[in-house]
Amino acid sequence: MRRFHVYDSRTRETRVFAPITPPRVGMYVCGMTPYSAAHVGHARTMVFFDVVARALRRWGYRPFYVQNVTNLDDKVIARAADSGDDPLALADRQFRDYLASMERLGVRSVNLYPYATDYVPEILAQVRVLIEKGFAYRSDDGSVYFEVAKFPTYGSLSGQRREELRPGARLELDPRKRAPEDFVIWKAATPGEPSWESPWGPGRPGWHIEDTAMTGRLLGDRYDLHGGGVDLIFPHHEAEVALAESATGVAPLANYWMHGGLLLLEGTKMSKSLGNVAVLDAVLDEYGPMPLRLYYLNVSYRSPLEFDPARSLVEAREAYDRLAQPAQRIAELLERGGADREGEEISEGVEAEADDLVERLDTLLADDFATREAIAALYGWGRRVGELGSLARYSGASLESLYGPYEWAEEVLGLFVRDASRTGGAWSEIVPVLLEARARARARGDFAEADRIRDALAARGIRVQDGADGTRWEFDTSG
RNA sequence: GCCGAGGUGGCAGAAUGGUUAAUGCGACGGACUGCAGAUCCGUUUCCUGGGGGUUCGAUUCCCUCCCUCGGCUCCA
Repeated sequence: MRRFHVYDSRTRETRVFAPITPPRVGMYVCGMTPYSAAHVGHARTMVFFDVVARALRRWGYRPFYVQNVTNLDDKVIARAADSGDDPLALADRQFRDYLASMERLGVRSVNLYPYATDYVPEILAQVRVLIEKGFAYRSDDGSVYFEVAKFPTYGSLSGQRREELRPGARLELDPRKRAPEDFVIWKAATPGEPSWESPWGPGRPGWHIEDTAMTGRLLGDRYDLHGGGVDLIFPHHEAEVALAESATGVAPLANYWMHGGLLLLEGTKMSKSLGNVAVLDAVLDEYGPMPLRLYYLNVSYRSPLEFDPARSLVEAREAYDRLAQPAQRIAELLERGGADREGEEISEGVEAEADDLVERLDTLLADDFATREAIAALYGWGRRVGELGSLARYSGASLESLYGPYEWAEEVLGLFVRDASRTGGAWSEIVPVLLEARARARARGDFAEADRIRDALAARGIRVQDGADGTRWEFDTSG
């Protein structure tokens, strides 16, 4: 297991990562509430934690990555009421769309996506314990609240002091609470809305307790890593700490807390409630997944990132093409000739450089997931490969060495995952035949014929490019 | 008001108590090409919010001020 460091937002310092029971790593990230389409802000967080899980696996850990699905809350209910839908069916549908988007993005590292409503027994059990221990109280209408004053270390995660909070800064005060900072853990049922029976009357779970009930069941009283966007630190994560630690008596709930910076649009947080949203699927349709991943990972994960719909991904696409170019050239040669292809060997010096670079990439990432630096190093490798000139003369073994750093990028960053749709399908049989005919035409100087073939392919969305290593083709995805 | 994260070139954004402050985008020049495109190579010496302090040396460490964003019980 490789040693690495993470910035822990609870202690506000960079710490060596030590799992409770290595090599297992219990990892929990707050997912989105599926009441409408995911936006590129959500995706930033998900791509980042995807890289964390990928890196852990590469480094010999065995992460168990849980991402919760808050499939029932006020917003889901409100949205369902608008469309005359069943709330749980709506959430289920939205969640499936979200999963499909994650699949497109290459986010496949999550082991389990539990639905909150599948954990109602655990939630009820936790509510009961909290009441028994005197941390929670029932109001007259049948709701149950957590009494923050009973938990002395409340605020330790976010650095907030109870007396400095500004109650009602954004939301209406709730008269059923003993104190404004108390929060609901069981909501009394509203007629017509989904509800469950409980000792305190029919109702449904409050938001914060869903997570602690799920993590208690799935990851234990104490686990390794909790992640999410910085906007969740307070109150949500603070509430999780209060609930879990007072219910179990075990602290800390999570040994490391990682919070990703937000994506900003026109200087403010991208959020569905504000309506300033770039929908993930639309962006994926226009630019494809790789430029988006590169765009996210090109920044330190904790910094705010400004999203400019007109520019950010246009730039990222250029940058991605430049990064991927050497990798594509090598991969295509290997595909054609296989690993056994004959040819010149690269010098031992270059081979050693490739190996050293892979080691360095791991080292860079082990410093609080410095993806930006790793990417900068990959650009450097692209220049190195470029200096070698035409790659067609090298052996399969040499090409595989040159590909090493890119293989790392595929595995850990999820970049350059070769996309069969770019050169696949029935066209992969036909195009090479046509290009061979075109090559013959060019060789005999019949450029009119050569251009006719190229134009005909272009008319079908296939871009043909002549280069030092021969002629390449791919579907034109530039829109 | 309180808590937290940020402020670096034309733009996006790294890093370090010390020679030319990474990388990318853009721009400019060149190579390659039948042409086109893509790619590659080179150049882009004038960039670290303001003010103090520590130091031989500060973008980095300390103090202070200013600005931006997030949170203060809906939020990735």
